[in-house]
Amino acid sequence: MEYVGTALAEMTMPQISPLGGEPIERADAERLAGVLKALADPARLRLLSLIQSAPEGEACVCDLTAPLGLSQPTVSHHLRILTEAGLLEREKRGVWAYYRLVPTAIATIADLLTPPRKRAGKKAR
Amino acid sequence: MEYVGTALAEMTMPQISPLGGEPIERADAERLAGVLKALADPARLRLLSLIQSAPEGEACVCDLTAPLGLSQPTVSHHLRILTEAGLLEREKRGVWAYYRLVPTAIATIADLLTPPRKRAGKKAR
DNA sequence: CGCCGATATGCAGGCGAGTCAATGCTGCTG
DNA sequence: CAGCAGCATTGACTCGCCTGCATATCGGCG
Repeated sequence: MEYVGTALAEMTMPQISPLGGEPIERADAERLAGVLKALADPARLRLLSLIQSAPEGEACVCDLTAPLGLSQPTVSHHLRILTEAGLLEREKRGVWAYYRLVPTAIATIADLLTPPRKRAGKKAR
Repeated sequence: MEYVGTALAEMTMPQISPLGGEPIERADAERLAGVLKALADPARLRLLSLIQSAPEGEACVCDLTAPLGLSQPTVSHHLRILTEAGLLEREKRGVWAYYRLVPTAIATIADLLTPPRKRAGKKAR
């Protein structure tokens, strides 16, 4: 697998079935797994955490390599994966590339995992 | 790999810092990544979904191989990973092994991903 | 008691993922 | 304009993971 692309966007739009209702389709499972795979890495989790807790909610690569203890190319690589998964957005200002969290991206994933307890009326099993 | 063990249990108890607060530690990131890694697989997501939507909320291996289109050893392997991650529990009745979801396991993960319960105020911006 | 069915485990092959060094690219800056 | 700093990309290496085949284990049945 490679092109996670805007996986989250494609996932959020067509109302991918969450883990709570009927058995999910193979395609939905693969999409959800793709986004989760982007999350399921210690370095990337720390990146998200670092960026989220940064002064303006944003950070550039040069601020992230040191706390992670990883090389700059590796950090760029992880940021790319997170961005393609729809979890981060990139803004280039001058020489620096600032990354920030996509507002509700992670919350969306959390909702997909949580059984439909408050979303009544949709699919009463 | 480095067996996740009862990762979720160890994670739930010591109140692992979720993705919303301060930068998370390396150890926390690895534990959370471990559980997410167990989730980040299409076959395992479908397994969870199938078991959850089964008649009694439980299913044995023989019921799961067909819908997944995977061999029995492979399904057993995935079930093992999910169980060791703390997402499934196994009960052997006679010749069959019945698997069911650990009640609040997935919800716990969702909570760890969602910003701290202090969603009322602002978000340090 | 021996056979059969349901699972679990060992082993191996193939592929994808994480990491770094080297390199290319772009926009400041002197 | 030349040089440099910040990032992205490429290539290569290693390692972990998914999968299936073969086999071991365990419980029930005839």
